[in-house]
Amino acid sequence: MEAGEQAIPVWLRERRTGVGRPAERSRAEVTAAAIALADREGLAAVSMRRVAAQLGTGAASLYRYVAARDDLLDLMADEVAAGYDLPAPGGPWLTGLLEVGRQGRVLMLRHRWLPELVLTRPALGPHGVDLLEHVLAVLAEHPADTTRKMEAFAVMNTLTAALALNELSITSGTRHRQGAYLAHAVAAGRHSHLAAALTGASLMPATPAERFEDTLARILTGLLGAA
Amino acid sequence: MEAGEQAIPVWLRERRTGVGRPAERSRAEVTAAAIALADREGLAAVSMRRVAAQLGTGAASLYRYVAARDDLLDLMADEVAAGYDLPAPGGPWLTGLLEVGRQGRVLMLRHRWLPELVLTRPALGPHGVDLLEHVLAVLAEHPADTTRKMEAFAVMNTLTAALALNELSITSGTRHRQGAYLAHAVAAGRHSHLAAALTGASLMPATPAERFEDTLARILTGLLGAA
DNA sequence: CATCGTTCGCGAACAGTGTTCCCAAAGGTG
DNA sequence: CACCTTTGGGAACACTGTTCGCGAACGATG
Repeated sequence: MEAGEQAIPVWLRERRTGVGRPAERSRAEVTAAAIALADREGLAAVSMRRVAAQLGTGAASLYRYVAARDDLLDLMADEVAAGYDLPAPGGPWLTGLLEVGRQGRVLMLRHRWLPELVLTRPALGPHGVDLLEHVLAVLAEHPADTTRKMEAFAVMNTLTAALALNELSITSGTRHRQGAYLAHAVAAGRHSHLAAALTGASLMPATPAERFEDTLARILTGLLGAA
Repeated sequence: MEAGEQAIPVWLRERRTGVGRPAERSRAEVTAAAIALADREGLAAVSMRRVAAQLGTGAASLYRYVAARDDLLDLMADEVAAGYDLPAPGGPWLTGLLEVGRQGRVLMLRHRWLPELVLTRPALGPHGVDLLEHVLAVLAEHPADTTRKMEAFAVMNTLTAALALNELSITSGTRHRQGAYLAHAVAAGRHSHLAAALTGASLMPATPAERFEDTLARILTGLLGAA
C-alpha cells in the first residue's frame, strides 16, 4: 500500500559512493553501539536517542544509517549471527545440526535480547543466509525435500530461541511470576494431573546444556527421520 | 528488587468486595475491548488511551483494572485460550495433542496478534493452566517424566505460534521483504546449496493445515517417542 | 581556487506512548 | 445524613520514533 520502496531490506540499501560529505560513522559502528547497549540494559533501552548518545551524536543522525528503528534491530540480530564458527560440513547430519544449535544457544545466552528478536522478527541478513547455506550443506545428502529442510532450519532457530528464553527466565526472577499463579491454581484443587506433576520428584539431573541438546536432537530426528 | 508486591500476577490481584464506589466496568470488559481493538488494528494499536477510548472512558481509569499494559496483554492472551473446546481425554495421546495443536492454530489465525504474545511472554493464566491440565491428562498414561511432559506442552505452544506467525507472514506482504535479500544473495553466487534449493521444484501440495499437522506430529513423536 | 552538487549532522518539533498524581464524585454502610 | 473507601479521569511527566529543514562539510568540476 503505502510502502513503495521501503519493502527493500536494510542490507540492500547501500549508501552511494564518493560524492558528497563523507559519513562520520558506519552502519557497523551504529550496530555495535546498539548491541553494546542492549547487552548492558536490555532491548527496551535501545532507543534511537540512547544509541545516538552512546555514539556521541544526535538522534536524528542515525537516520542517515538506518531507515527506522526496526532496521537497526534486524542489523543487530544479523550481526550476532556473524559469531557462528562452524566446521566444514561432513559427517552425520544430526551432529552437524546439533553443533549449530549449540552455538546458537550460547550466542543467545550471551545476548539476552536475541531470543525475542529471533522469535518475533525472523529476518534473514547476510549472516543469516550464510547460516542457512551451512545447514543446507549439512543436509545435502539427506533425502528430504527442500521445503522440509527449510522448515528444519526455521524450527531449529525458533526452538533454540524459545529454549534459551526459558533458561534466561529462570536466571532472572521472571520465572517466579508464572509459578505464583500455577501454585495458586493447584492449591485450589480441580487440577489433579497438574498437582500430581508438581508434587512429583522434580529432579533436574542434567545441565541445561545437556537438556537443550537432548531436546533438540529428539525434535530434529522426529522432523527429519532417524540418524 | 524494586518489585515488591508487583511480582504477583494479574489473576491473583482481585479487587476488594462491597465497600466503596462500585466500578463501572469489569476486567473482562476491558480485556474484550483490547482484544477487539487488536483484532481490528493489530497489537501496536492496543495503547491504554485507545483501549480507553474504545470503552468511552479516560486512559487513567484503566489502571483501576490493570496494574500495567503488560497485565492487559496477559489477560488478552489468556482470554483467547478460553476458546479451546477440548474433548475428554482418551484414545492415543498423539491424537489428543494434535487436536490441541489444531485448535491453537485456528485461534492464532483468528487473532493475528496472539503468536507474538505467546512467543515473547508465555504467561499462564487460568485458561492456560486448564490447557496444561488437559495436556497432562492426555499424557497421563505416557511413561515420560513430568519435566518432559511440561516441555512437550511448551514446545507445542511455541511451535504452534511460530508456524502460525509464518503462515500469517505469507498472507500479509511481510514475506516478500525477506525473500528480497535471499534472492539477491543467491544471485550473487557463493551459496550453491541455497541456489539449488530455491531453483528446485517448490511444490506445495498439501494445505497449510495439513502441513502444520504433519510437522507437529513429527516433532511430538520425536520428543515423546513413537505412538 | 571558487563554485557546484550532494551528502551529512542534528536541533527542533510533532504526535504519540505508559504511567503517576491528585482531586472530585459516587456509593454502600453505620 | 455523614463517613470511608473506592472509582473516574484531566493534567502532567518523561519518554518514544520520526520528519523537517537548515548549515556545514566534502569531492569533483570548471
